[in-house]
Amino acid sequence: MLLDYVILGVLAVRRLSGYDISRWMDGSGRYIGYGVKSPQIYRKLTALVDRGWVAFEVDPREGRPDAKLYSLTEAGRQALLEWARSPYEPSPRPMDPDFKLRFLFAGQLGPEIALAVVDTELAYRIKHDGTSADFPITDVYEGQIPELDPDWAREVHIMAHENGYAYAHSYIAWLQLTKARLERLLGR
Amino acid sequence: MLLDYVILGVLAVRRLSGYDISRWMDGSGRYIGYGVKSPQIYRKLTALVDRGWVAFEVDPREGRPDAKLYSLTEAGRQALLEWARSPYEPSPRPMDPDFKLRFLFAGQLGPEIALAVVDTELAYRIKHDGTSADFPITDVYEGQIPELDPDWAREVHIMAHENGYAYAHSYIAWLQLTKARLERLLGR
DNA sequence: GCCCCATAAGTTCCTACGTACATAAGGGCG
DNA sequence: CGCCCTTATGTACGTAGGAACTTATGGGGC
Repeated sequence: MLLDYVILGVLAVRRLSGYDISRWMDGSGRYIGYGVKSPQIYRKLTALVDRGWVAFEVDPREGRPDAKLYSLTEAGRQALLEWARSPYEPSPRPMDPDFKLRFLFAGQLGPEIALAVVDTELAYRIKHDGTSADFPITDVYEGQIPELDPDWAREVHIMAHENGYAYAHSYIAWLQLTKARLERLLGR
Repeated sequence: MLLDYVILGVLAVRRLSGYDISRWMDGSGRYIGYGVKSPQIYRKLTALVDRGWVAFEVDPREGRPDAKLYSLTEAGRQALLEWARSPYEPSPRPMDPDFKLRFLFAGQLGPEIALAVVDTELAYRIKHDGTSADFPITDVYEGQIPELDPDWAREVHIMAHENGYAYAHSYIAWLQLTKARLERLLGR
């Protein structure tokens, strides 16, 4: 479960309330392309408390409802480290949040881990770039509805994929630059 | 529900089996950043048949299990058009598949629709670019776990967001270029 | 000659997640 | 004065969707 380690990851930096985590998701976490809504965060937090990975203490607030400040337990710290060191399997879809989450919350534990994740992702992306078992639906046009002009449909499909390809390439460029930066930092 | 209109959208181009749609998702559809697995596609297809938006006929295959070829009904055609012409509300997260799906499956019905979607998305992205209610968790470091070096953590968070910002900007550039192209095409 | 894998087309089962609502206190606004 | 927004934490309910299995056939490797 990704959300487990997202929560462990943010709590590794500092103690937060459920509401804080929710705000982070809607704020800077927005660019990660991942975000669950507050109910799921509260649910997951109580589940993590039950599992003994996080603990909380009540933080009294003047006038407003008391907040619970969650923090990692020793077991939670272990679980986070174990996940960060476990092999990373890239997702077939390049825009999936898998890599960004892994890079952020495993990578923050040290440059070696960050480099390993970037390396794995880069190798996967280069290997699978363009080599998709393509199934181009616009190649055969059967005139299902009169509103759809086949030439225009093909045009739009090309434009949409242009966008996707552009992203895929700039993404690979970022991975390569980041890899180089991390290697220099580690003296390799 | 997005998947409803994704399926109506692909079926508008031509008749497909559930398996075909699934292959498209894993193939070129992969770059859209959206993809549900086959069980959900079959479930949705039967639901759409129940709602009367799509119909199927059995296509006997030599040796292999027979396929069901799905196509739009008149009601389905209407539903797709209604959706394509309804106002488009961008998602707060720029990497969400909402825009790409809308651009592809509403936009394929005509340049005016495509332009309207691009226009709305561009305005939203320019307005909300950077103006996030930021909640930077790395600003306060509380030393939850000894493995985490606060300076390094901050570095990794910056790198991860660099990636996100870079995407956001190249995305806006693509939107602007596409807008210009569509306007020229429509003689505006 | 056997086994495993890929293609093809689904079904069963479980759960993660979202929508809408509840509570409660304080502050801004019209 | 009443109304909505923010902070903060949830609950209840419904559903979208994923993992694993099923069935059937043809092809490739050993």
